[in-house]
Amino acid sequence: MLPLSRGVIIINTQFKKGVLELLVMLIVENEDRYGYELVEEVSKIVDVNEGTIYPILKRLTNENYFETYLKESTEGPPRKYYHLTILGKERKEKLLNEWTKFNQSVSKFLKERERNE
Amino acid sequence: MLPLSRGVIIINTQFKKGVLELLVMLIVENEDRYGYELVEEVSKIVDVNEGTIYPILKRLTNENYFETYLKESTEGPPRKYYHLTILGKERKEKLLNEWTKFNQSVSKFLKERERNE
DNA sequence: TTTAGTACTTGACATTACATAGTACTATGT
DNA sequence: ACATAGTACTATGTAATGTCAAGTACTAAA
Repeated sequence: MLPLSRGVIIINTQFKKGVLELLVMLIVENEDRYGYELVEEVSKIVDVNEGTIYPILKRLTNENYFETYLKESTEGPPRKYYHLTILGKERKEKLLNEWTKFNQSVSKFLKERERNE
Repeated sequence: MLPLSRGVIIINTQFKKGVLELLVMLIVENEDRYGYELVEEVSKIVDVNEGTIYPILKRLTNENYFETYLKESTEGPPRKYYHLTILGKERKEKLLNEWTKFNQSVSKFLKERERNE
């Protein structure tokens, strides 16, 4: 079990839905990553469980957004690396756009509401 | 069925999880509202379904975050108005804080990522 | 009288995060 | 040699919540 990163927020599970998938793809986009590493990276942003990230990786691989390959490690069992496919990049782009729009829309409402207080 | 508001974004269902509940409570906070009205109001912010809002209202009422009363209408069947309780206000405050933190955390990551492109 | 708009309800379904447990390998300290 | 901690992946059952679809029912206008 990974220890909880300090300063990381524990929030409503529901808020994470869909966003974790996007975060994982954005992290893998820059360079290939293995699962355990991804759990650590995402944990720096949002409090998250191992048992949450691995299923996401499996799902995105099944849907051909990721390709995988194994590499031996000196620090434990072999690591499964994830690589973002062309299809994955499209998916990432789409999700990022949708998240941005959604977020802007909600933020705009929150700001207008603040003004009326 | 309500027609879709113009300019409203259709996004990943998952992004909405939890946020709709917060939006509903924020709208009701200012003044009591009835269900159909809430569907219209939330629809201005995010594309949403009647069958999504009504169950939220029912759930929040069961959990004592809302109190309800009926009022006749000249434009159709009686309207069920929702009023935010003290408990509801606490819940709202908590959710708003969590959403804000979560959002800041994700936004920060997105901005840092942008800088490294 | 038919249609559109208003207003609420409900049940089956899909998606996704979490908890928990299990497998298995390496490195370190005793 | 053995226990322990850290690394790394897999599988399974559960909970929460949004969507779809269908249904009920009232009012007003064509």
